[in-house]
Amino acid sequence: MANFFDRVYQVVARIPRGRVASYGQIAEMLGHPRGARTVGWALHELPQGSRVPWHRVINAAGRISIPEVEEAHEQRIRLEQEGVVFDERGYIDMRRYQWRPPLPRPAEGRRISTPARRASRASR
DNA sequence: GGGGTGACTTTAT
DNA sequence: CATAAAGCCACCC
Repeated sequence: MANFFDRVYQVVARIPRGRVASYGQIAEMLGHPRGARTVGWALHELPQGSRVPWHRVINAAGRISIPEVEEAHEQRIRLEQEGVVFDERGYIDMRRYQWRPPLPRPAEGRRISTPARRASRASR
């Protein structure tokens, strides 16, 4: 079975251009709600030139969380190239850019009943 | 297998 | 908002 680091890379690889996720969010998706620091460590360990979009992961406050100045700058540049806007204090608007992965398809046979669906059925 | 190590998060001030 | 402190946890000797 893939170790935690590899699973982190798999999830991060799914973040689309122009969206971001927090370390805690990634950890939560992997079933480790308190494993945020480990996610950060996993990304820290990525080899240079990796295809994993590590720059799309930031902290829960909406800021870049890399201590090394040069790498942090590269992360900001990459995000800005994807259209992500930083405010004057270096914050990203998470409500606007946070990645919300599609929910897994409901099990076969189960149908979700919504008001719109009911209305559509009634008018037919 | 115990302990050190963080690209974190939450809470309190 | 900006710290600070405490809790956290997979990995690597």
